Amino acid sequence: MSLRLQAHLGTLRQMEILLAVYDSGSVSGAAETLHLTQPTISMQLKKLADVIGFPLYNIVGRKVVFTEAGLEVVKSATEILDSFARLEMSLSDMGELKSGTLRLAVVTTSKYFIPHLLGPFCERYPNVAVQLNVGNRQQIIERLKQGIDDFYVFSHPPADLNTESIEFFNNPLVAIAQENHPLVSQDGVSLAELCEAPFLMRENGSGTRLAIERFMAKQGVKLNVKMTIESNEAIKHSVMSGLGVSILSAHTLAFGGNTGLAQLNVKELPINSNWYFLWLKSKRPSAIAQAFLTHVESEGREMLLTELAKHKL
Amino acid sequence: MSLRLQAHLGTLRQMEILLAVYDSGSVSGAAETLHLTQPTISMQLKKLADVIGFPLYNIVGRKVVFTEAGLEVVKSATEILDSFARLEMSLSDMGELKSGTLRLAVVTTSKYFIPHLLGPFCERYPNVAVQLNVGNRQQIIERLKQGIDDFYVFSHPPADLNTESIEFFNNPLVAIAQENHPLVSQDGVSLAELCEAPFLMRENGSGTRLAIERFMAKQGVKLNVKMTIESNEAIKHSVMSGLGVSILSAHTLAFGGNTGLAQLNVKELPINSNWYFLWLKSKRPSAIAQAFLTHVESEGREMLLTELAKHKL
DNA sequence: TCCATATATAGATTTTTATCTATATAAAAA
DNA sequence: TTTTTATATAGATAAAAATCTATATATGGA
Repeated sequence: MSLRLQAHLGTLRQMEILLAVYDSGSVSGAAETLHLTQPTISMQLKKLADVIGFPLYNIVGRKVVFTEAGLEVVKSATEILDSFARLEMSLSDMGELKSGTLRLAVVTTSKYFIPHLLGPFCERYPNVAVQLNVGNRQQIIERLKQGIDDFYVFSHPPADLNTESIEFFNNPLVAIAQENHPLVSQDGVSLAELCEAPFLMRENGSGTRLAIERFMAKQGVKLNVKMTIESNEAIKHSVMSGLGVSILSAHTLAFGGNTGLAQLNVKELPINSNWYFLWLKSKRPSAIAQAFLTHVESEGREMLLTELAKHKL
Repeated sequence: MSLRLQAHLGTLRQMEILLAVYDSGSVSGAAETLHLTQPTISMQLKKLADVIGFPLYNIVGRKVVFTEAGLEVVKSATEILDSFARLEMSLSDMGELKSGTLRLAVVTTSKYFIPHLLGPFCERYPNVAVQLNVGNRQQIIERLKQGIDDFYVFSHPPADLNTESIEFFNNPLVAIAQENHPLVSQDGVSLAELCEAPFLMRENGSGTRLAIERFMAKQGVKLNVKMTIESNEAIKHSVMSGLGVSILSAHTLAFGGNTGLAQLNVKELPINSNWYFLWLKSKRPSAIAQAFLTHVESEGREMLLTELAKHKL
């Protein structure tokens, strides 16, 4: 590490000049290609030779003959300027969205619709890689705090962080039961009836649970929680097998399959919540992130709603 | 090529600073390791970001989170500073003669003794490579003009070039004949007798021929040149087989074998000439070249004379 | 030998770089 | 909320880099 304190010999300009002399085979030739005067070249290379500690070349007759040390420096200079050239290319590709990565972190429930949003985006920007991270609300908040990703998708964004967000679209939470459950055939189900049935709840930290708890508290009722289950899929299968009823995002059913399940016609439901796209105020969005946000707000939202209509319960 | 006109983004110092931030994970941490103030770091990286065209990092909470562009620059900066580190090592090795090449160009005749000089040198500097070029006088002069090698060995250096030289040691030219040639048994051979015998001469441009011709012109006699032969070895074998007599460097016999040959006892001979080590005044000697010259002038000459005594005809 | 060509040196000047101090701002921790 | 910690910004300055013009020097060729 300490080597890096003064880890260079000469300046980049001197490297450029050296290569020009090497390429043209003469000092004045280099001066011409670089649009400089001849003494400038001589002077700069003399300075370079000083810090290198060896002469870089000799003038023999009228030709420039490089010393062994000079050739070593030429080799390094080539490597170095090549490295810059590569960097310039990578950066230019990034600017034109010809390369780069979009990083998303989404809560579990949203994994049902996010892929439908990403599909068209990837088609439009074929050279952009997408890294999708799925976790529960708590895990995604952790990533958000650490500023790892470009965007975060929540239904219930944390309030205490310095973020910006857009409301993406409605995330109705509906009550479900096994398709031949007695409540299903009922014309209208009251909240009280729902509360009597054994209820399958998401784990602590889940956004869905948060929404359900707030809603029930507001309504002044209490659910009969029988089990806590960490996944929407597992809840769906448990409901199918008659273990109990539950409340889930309608999208879980629309995009994730719903055979053997039926929605309950509860007057107070669905619970209205929303999907949000969130990002840190302090993190300036990359070009790719901006492109994605634009995509989401224009085509993305529309396409998804169309898609959703097809899968309507 | 034209890319090289302005082929760099940022300065080397900025690269160093960027890596310090990357390594320490914070701006002020980098300031500490580099013994700078914190604003210096912020400012330099801001400038770097300006020429790069993208932000290099975001501050999230208290941590520095690099952007994709920032990571690209870190990658290049690492490559570049590594390249400098390698260069520094190569140069340091050269300075300590731990690496490098000694380039010699010698005329054909000297190839008999030069290896005996190089042997001990290579032993002493085991990491120095030696490149030995053997050619006739004209070819070696050509290389000298082009400044290709560190040293040149001649018996008859060209006078018109701007060179420096040291007289290395005596190069006596002696007359030889087949061992049962009538002149061999003779007590003393006159120049006239030598001139009558069929003479095998080196080709035009040979230093040996030059010396012989000058000598004979000075003595006012003319040789009976029967054949021109381009190699000392071929002349020796021709003399052995009785084709004629010749005049050769005694070293050709001492180091190159002399079975079947005998030296003629000519009063006016040997022709006295010398071996010279030559180099271009305009070409500053490399560290290796200096070491070689020192070696030659001290041990080298002595060792060779000792060696020569062992092989005495 | 003289001329043309190529390079080096000297001295001056303009930019750019590198760095500082003082201060503002933002976020985490107490 | 206040304090502490970390970073950014502004303005100033010293050092160095980059470049020029004018001139000296060395070499090859006419």
